Amino acid sequence: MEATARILVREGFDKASTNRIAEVAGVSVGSLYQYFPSKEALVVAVIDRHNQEIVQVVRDELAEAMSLPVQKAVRKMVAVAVKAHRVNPTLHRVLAEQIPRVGKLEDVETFNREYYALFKNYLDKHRDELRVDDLELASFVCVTSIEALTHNAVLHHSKTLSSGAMESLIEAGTRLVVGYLKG
Amino acid sequence: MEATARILVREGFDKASTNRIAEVAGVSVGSLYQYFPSKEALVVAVIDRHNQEIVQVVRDELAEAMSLPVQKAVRKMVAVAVKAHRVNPTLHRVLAEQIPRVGKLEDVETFNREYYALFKNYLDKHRDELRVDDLELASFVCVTSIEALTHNAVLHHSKTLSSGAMESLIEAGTRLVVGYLKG
Amino acid sequence: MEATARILVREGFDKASTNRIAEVAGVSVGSLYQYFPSKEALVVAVIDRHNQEIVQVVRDELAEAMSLPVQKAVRKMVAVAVKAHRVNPTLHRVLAEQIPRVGKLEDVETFNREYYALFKNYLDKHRDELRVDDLELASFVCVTSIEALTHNAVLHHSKTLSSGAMESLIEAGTRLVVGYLKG
Amino acid sequence: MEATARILVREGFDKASTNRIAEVAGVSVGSLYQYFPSKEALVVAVIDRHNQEIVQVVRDELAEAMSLPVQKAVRKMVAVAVKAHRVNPTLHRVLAEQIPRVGKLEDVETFNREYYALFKNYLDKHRDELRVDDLELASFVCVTSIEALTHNAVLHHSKTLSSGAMESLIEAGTRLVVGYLKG
DNA sequence: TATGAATGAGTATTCATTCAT
DNA sequence: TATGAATGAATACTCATTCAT
Repeated sequence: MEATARILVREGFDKASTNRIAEVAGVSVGSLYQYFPSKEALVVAVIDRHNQEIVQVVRDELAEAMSLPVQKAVRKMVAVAVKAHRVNPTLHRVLAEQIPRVGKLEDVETFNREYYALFKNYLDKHRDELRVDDLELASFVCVTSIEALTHNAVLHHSKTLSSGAMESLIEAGTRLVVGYLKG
Repeated sequence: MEATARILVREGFDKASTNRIAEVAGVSVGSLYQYFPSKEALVVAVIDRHNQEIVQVVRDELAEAMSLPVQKAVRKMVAVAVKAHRVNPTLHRVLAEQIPRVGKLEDVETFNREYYALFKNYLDKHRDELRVDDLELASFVCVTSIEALTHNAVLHHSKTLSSGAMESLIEAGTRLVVGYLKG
Repeated sequence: MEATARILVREGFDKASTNRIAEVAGVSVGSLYQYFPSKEALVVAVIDRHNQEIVQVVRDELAEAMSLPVQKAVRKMVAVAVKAHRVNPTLHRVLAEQIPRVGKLEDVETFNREYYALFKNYLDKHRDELRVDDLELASFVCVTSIEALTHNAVLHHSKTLSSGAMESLIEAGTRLVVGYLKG
Repeated sequence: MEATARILVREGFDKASTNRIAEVAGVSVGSLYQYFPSKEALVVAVIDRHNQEIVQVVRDELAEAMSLPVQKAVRKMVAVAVKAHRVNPTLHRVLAEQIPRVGKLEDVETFNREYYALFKNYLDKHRDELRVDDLELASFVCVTSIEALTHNAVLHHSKTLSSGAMESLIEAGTRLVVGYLKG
């Protein structure tokens, strides 16, 4: 998995043949197939692991956010999303752009699912302070926006993004979401 | 191009070999290569055509939006984005998810670019009515959000989405963006 | 044929596809096939024409040589061979090295045949002055040597070959052959 | 390599596709590419092997010739050249005539190079007995002649060539070269 | 007579997967 | 359990040739 991730990052999906992966991993192709039934499974594992890494990194902060007032909570959640995308941006990008979502890859679990559940949970708890009634819809709107904002910012505009600009982005994202939630 | 699009939609990218495309198109592979220098070029053409179709469909409405007051303009823009994603949702999805962004496909022009320019232009014209100063950032935030919202809604939740739900989505998207811009 | 020769010289046999030839010739592939039944026939025609050009250039001089005494005759014949290889050395080289001798190309008539006949004829006429009895063999030995010498010199050592060096080569070739013939 | 050589000899270069080679070799195409990076490399290997075989066969005799007096040395060298061309005449011919000298094949090492070096070395050692001063030129003249003579004789006139005729050829070649060197 | 779009068999090469050792 | 040579279906692409216009 380590080798696969490294190749994906450094050489791209094209170069990630099973033989190359085995070579970089320092094992034989045969061994690869002893632990992963197919290349697809291996890629899925890499994706899962990447998602796990992200979750590991942000879980505590996200939990922390649950008890904060809306403004602060949202800001934290946006900040956490940025942090998540910064765990391994290049891998994240390759995973998102170069790997054809075909077969089992089609429905690969993403970080978003957990993020979404937590967010909805938060809205539920703070229902009184908010001006939204369809929590499902509201979660979808907020999580989708935050994810898209941070994804695009980190993966496609990283050159343009000083830490100051990143601060502005977090600010803007927070305003976007809070404005929506509190009306 | 028609055959390619059809295969992409019905069988997915990995079935779209040049021989299969030719077969479905009812021509020989040779003929394919008389009109497209490579498979990549063919795919690019399909993407471009899809984008053209979208632009065709929404251009007038988008132009119309330019002269509307903020609330109405944003609503129209969100509605237009939904419409755009409904032109050929399955193809749109395959294009977005299954085609590896490698080589010339990496920078394939998307509908978003034009959309973004128009949006920024609108913000510039209505600067007085808005509470944003960094138009670049504001455009990024709004366009990214609208695009993500409609993309996910149409392409991943289409089953859940009655026309009523779609109306709610437009409403929500509008509130999100207007709140941000005027909030 | 002109176009074919030009492509062979400038771009090599690899690039000499019938379409490219037609394009350079300013006609359609269809027309090509109105005058030549196959690509092979076209190449044969080019080879034949090249041989004709060579013969044209050297025929008179060769005829002239027939009446000269051995030493002078041989020198002339060597000189003529050099001249022959200089008619269009690059084409000559491509013809010799890049075109696979397959099919009808296998037995393509070369300049050598006529050269050989003339040489043998000369030997026959000057039989008395010579110390060879098998004229067939003698012709073979002389013509083969002269041809190989000039071919290699002109086509592979042309950089090393000043006109002075070429003079030396002619001198050497002459000495080689005369020595053999007169013992 | 064995399969490639066999196909070249029996069916010619244009039948020597990688798939056919693999088939004849009794392995899969994939295996072919485990040992040779490209078809070109495979052909180069076949050529090299053929050259090695030739060298193997004649090296000792050539070494032996070095210490012989001119007349005997030259005769041995001519005889050796004939022997060399008889190692695998058909393959030799296909290699020489059917394989387009393009790419890495352009400069494929031939037996001639070593032969040339040895010959020049001999001339240098026996300089006193000879009437040539430019050893470079003399070597070129002699080696080229011997090579051409034997090549043409063995590869194009093999039907005409009884062993008696071959003896005559060696005799003639020897006389040609010795006459030139001692002339 | 000229055209050139259409053809499709054929090419070299790749790579996920297997299995005897 | 690990190996890596062997596999062969599949791929993108070419090009001599044809034939309806």
